[in-house]
Amino acid sequence: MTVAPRRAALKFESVDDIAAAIRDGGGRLTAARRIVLDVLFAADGLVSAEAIAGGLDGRMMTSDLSSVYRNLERLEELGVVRHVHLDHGPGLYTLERDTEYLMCEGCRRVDPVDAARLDDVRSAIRDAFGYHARFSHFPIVGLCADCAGPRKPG
Amino acid sequence: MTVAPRRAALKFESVDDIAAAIRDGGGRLTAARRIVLDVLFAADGLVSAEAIAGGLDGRMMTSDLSSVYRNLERLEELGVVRHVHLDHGPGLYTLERDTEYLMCEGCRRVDPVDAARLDDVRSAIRDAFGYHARFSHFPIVGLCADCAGPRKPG
DNA sequence: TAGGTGCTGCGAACGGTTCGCGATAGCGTC
DNA sequence: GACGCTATCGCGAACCGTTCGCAGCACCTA
Repeated sequence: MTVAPRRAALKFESVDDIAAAIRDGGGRLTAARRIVLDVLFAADGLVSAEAIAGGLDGRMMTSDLSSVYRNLERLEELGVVRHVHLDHGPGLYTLERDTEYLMCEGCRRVDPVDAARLDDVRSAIRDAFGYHARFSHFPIVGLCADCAGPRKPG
Repeated sequence: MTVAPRRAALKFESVDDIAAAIRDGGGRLTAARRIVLDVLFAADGLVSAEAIAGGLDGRMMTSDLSSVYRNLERLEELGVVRHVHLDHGPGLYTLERDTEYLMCEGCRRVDPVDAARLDDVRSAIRDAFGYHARFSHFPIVGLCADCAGPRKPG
C-alpha cells in the first residue's frame, strides 16, 4: 500500500537505480557524478549547474563546473535529469518527473505542475494550430494571478 | 478604402513616425539608429542583432554591434521593437505588432500568429492556473503537425 | 590486482550581450 | 547658418553561461 504522491513520481527513485542505468550504458558512477546526483536529490527542485558545482553553497561536496555540465548532459541522455530555461539566466536542472512549468514575469515565481493538468491547454493549442506543445523545456510565461490581479500591481 | 491586412498592423508605420517618437523622448535619430530601423523594415520578420549589424549580409548599411544592441533596447522602451527568444541562440528582434509565436522543436519552424488566435489557449491557462500567459517574449514550443504526425517522423 | 578507457579537473575558448570611454555628430538655440 | 550641449557612436574589453582539449587519474571488468 502506497501513499498517493503530492508530486509526480521520479523516473528513478534512488542513486542506486541510477547507478545501474549508468553502468548498463557502459558508464561509471564516479565521485563527481555522485555529487551531481546527491545535490539533485537534496535540492529536489530546480538548480543551476553552478549551484551544483558549488555544492549548494558549500553545504555539500563541491566539484568542477565543466564536469558538472558533462555529467548533467550524460544524465539527461539517460532520462534521469532534465533542464528548463526560465527567462534569461542559466539553465536549471532537476530530476526527471512528469512536470511542466509556469513562470510569472512579475514576481519571478515558478510553479511546477503535473503535466496532466496542462492537457486542456495542450488540446486548445492542438485544435487551433496542430502543434503538440511541451512546457517542460520552456515554460508558459505570463503573469500569475497575484501580479495580474486588478488591485495589486507591482 | 483599405485592404484588410494579412498580418497584425505595425504599431508604427514608418521611420518618420518613429523619428517623432524618438525626439519626443529627448532622443536623436542618428545614422546608426536609422540603419537599425531600415533593416527591421526591410526584413519584416525576426532578425538577430548580429544580422542587423551586418546589414542583412551586406545588402544594407552595416553598423557597430554594441550600438545595435543599445538602439534595440531604446526602441523597445519606445514600443517600436520587440524581441523573442527561440530555444538557444540569439534573441530575435522585430517591429512591434500584435503577434505571438509558436516554434517547432522538430523542424525549427517559427509560426507567427495574431495574438487574438491564442485567446482560447490563454483562457484555458487562466481557468486552470490563474496565469495570464503571453507568448510574445517566449513562444509556445512543441512539435508542429508535420513533425508530430503519425507517418512522418524526422 | 592489473589494464583499458571513461572520466576528471584544469585552462582556454566560445557565442551572445553589456559596459567604459574618448570622440563624434544630432538638434535646439541664437 | 554657426554654436554648443549632450545623446550617441564605435571601439575594445569584460561579462556570463557553456563547451572544448588535453594530460592524468580511477572505476570497473576480467
